[in-house]
Amino acid sequence: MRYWLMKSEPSEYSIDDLARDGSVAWFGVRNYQARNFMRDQMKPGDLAFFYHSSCEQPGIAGICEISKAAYPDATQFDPSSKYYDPKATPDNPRWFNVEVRFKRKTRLLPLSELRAHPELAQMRILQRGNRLSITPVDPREWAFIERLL
DNA sequence: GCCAACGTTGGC
DNA sequence: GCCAACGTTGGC
Repeated sequence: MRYWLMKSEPSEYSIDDLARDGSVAWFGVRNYQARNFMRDQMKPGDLAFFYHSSCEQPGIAGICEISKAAYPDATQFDPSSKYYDPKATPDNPRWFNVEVRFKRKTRLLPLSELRAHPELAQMRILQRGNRLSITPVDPREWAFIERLL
């Protein structure tokens, strides 16, 4: 079992939206590294921090669980979607998504607080220029962060 | 809104 | 296969 951190802009989809919906398809990822994590490594039962990005207070807002393994992202085939990819076909899909299920909302643990802990200095999300929307979290980092929540 | 950092594209 | 140009991300 693995641990992850998944970013979402709360103006697009927030932890409250997930709490309301129960579970959701994590569609719209258009980065190969992030796709590969979903397609090749994420398994049902894995846990993820739900991270709010590009907002007033970026940080960890909750915890969710991978509830369904990756399958082709339907939006890549939909010309009316902003995630449409003309090079993708149902026979040869390019993008995949998992589904995640709400576990719990946490206090908002701000990015600045994550940065303040030397124990977390190696986290991908804290590295300079980091832009990946899905990153693995080390089990020790996970346990450390859970105690802060 | 700014801008540094990064990924992707496409001409050669 | 190189690399400049471009678009996007995301904290501030």
